[in-house]
Amino acid sequence: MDKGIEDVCDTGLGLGLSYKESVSISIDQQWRRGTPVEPSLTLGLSGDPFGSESKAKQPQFSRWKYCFSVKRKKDMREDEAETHEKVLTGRASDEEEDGGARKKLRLTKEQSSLLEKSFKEHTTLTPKQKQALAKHLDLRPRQVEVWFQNRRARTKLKQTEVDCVFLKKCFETLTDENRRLQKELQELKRLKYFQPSTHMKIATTTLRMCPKCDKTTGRDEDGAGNIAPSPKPLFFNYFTHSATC
DNA sequence: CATGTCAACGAGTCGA
DNA sequence: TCGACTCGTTGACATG
Repeated sequence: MDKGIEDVCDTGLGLGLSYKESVSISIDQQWRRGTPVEPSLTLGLSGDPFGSESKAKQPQFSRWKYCFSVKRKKDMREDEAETHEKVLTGRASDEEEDGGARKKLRLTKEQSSLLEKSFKEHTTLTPKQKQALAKHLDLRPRQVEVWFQNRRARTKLKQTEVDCVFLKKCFETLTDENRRLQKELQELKRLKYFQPSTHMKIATTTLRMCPKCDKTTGRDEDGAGNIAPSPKPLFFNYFTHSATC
């Protein structure tokens, strides 16, 4: 996504929506883009440079990790495909959580589609449903739970984007309308300036004047000359001629 | 559970 | 063609 939603939503409506670039941009991505994130060149460290439990809090090492990720992928293709396959299916992920780099599970198409189908039916799961789904998909309940959490969050995010676009359109429409009405008001004021006597005599609430033929109409008077409130709307479109003529 | 973030990964681009 | 790199997606985790 090239545009942050704050760009899209610069409507002045005070929506107060903030949106980090494409949900989130990892530090290594920012680093690669030239954003001033200090890369640490602690390449001399071997194995797990920051300890198993602190790895998530050490983004400055991401570049280091990235540099090796390419090789890792390549190596994996050659001789670790089998191991990786286990990770991909999620079946080996329990054993993988022993302090190494966080493994990326990739759900199979079948797993994804079933999760999606389930999500369409209910966006939250009861413990029973979670268990059943996990068993059926050969995943851990925790994975199913996380998947649903992420899915809800991302659905909401997308909906927010849609709402934002809609509100922006509303704002533009209202701005146009406001501008048009202001213009109309100016015209009416100008008109009033040139014909003060007419307006002084007749209550403005009952006056209908056609600006084209310059006649006032629509005075609802009873027989005694009393002015009755007009049942019609006060405002008419100056530019499209009065309906009273 | 919502939210923010990290990071693995795949796909696409580009220059050598 | 290949490696380096960018970018978007998404599984996983931390926190309130």
